[in-house]
Amino acid sequence: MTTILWFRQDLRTDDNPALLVAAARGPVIPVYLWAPEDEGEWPYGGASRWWLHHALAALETRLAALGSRLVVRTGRAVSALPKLLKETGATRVVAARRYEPAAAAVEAELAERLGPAFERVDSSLLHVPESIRTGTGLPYQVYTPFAKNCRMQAKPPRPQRAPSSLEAPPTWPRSEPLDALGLLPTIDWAAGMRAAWTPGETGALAALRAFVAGPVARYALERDLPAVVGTSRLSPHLHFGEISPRRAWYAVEDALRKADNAEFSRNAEKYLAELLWREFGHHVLVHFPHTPTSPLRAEYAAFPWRRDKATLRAWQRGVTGYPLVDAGMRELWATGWMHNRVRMVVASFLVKHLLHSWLDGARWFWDTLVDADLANNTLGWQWAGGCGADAAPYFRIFNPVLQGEKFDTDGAYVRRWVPEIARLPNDALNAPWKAPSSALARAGVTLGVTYPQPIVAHDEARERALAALAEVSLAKGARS
DNA sequence: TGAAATGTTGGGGCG
DNA sequence: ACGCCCCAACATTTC
Repeated sequence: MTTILWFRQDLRTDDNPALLVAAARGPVIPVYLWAPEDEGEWPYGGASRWWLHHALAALETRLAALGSRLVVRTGRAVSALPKLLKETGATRVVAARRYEPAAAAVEAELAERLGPAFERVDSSLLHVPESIRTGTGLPYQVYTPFAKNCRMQAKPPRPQRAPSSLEAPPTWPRSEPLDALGLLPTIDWAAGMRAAWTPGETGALAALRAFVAGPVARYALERDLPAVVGTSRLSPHLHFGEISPRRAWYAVEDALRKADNAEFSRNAEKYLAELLWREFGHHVLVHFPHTPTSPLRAEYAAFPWRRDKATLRAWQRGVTGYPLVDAGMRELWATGWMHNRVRMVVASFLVKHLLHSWLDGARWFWDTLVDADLANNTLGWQWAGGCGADAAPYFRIFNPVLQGEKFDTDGAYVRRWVPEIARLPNDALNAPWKAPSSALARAGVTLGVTYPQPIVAHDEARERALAALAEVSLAKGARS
């Protein structure tokens, strides 16, 4: 009995339950459908498309090693999959479930159309989002009790290895060449991404091994240092399902057990908690599917965010005059990724210093991040905007100068991404406008010429944000 | 997974 | 020796 294995955001052979289900039944036809129309308001951005191209190429290679292929088609799932079933005589479609509203709607339509011939498995999260509930049966809106609940659940199943081979169908359906999808940029801006990343499950497993062998032992401290490779850097791999969260979870938990050391445990637990933030993001998205475009806290819906193009563009291009902010935005532009500590700083800056909507930030990240993920991106931006689940309170305003001094003490991160001020001494690096003119001259910096003056003064911007955002809380208080 | 303002404490300089 | 002041260091409160 031939089965169509519909790859979605599970572009791997390792620990892939949908693949195992399909393989257990007989011949398997692995399929990827390129259908931007199926993504609703959030079709893949440029950086994601670049990654996807290479992820699919890597998947083709992996499947070839199993004696199989990847059939690539363009077209919406509701028409393409029934057509493929007819064409191949396959009797079933198996797929790993996705949790974005548009993707879930597509699956619901398919379930109606194909009935029991369409089978979904949950394999991209540690826990099924619907299975985590508060005592009163409601979804969580705060991380800590959510994470506690997750830890009390039965442990997720251990990861399963890929089969050594897949049975091929009697005849292969037509496949489009990967290049025909047009995922790669027409002008090559991806050099920085190629240098920074190895898309595909081999690259994902290598990244996990490297993380568990080194940085995880110092994670609590070093995950906050943007100049240090102190994080797992698994986010794009997890987003595209090149590695399963269970593989990552158990690699770290097993290392923790084996080390049998309180200090190692403390660090490793911090990482497990981060994996649960990913779970939390998906939980919130499933239960509050309007949040990608609307604030979870409704009192923020009417906030008069600023709309001027100039300051938004300065933020996007990394020319705000605040070195840590500019470094982050340029790292994002060059590599498709930004260190998480710096994501918080640039997000706070956009929303609070510049008073631009968190949604403007979310859209920019969507287009530029290789790990753009609707659940995580929405949670992160609503956190920064103060309008989401377990969000930062309105008065929490990051000072980009202090954040730089605290987390990039030796200036290595800022110097790497903002080379025009690299020769400034450490004590001037995060606030060039305060440096004596002699120091600026020695470093070859002319403010307003070689590096911008700050586009807003921190103190004034802070007061402005506090005054404006305090009204939101007042409005809420008055209503309740 | 803040920062700034305000309050408290205690050591040391000094008359 | 003592009281007074200054201020750094730390704690608490406020935004």
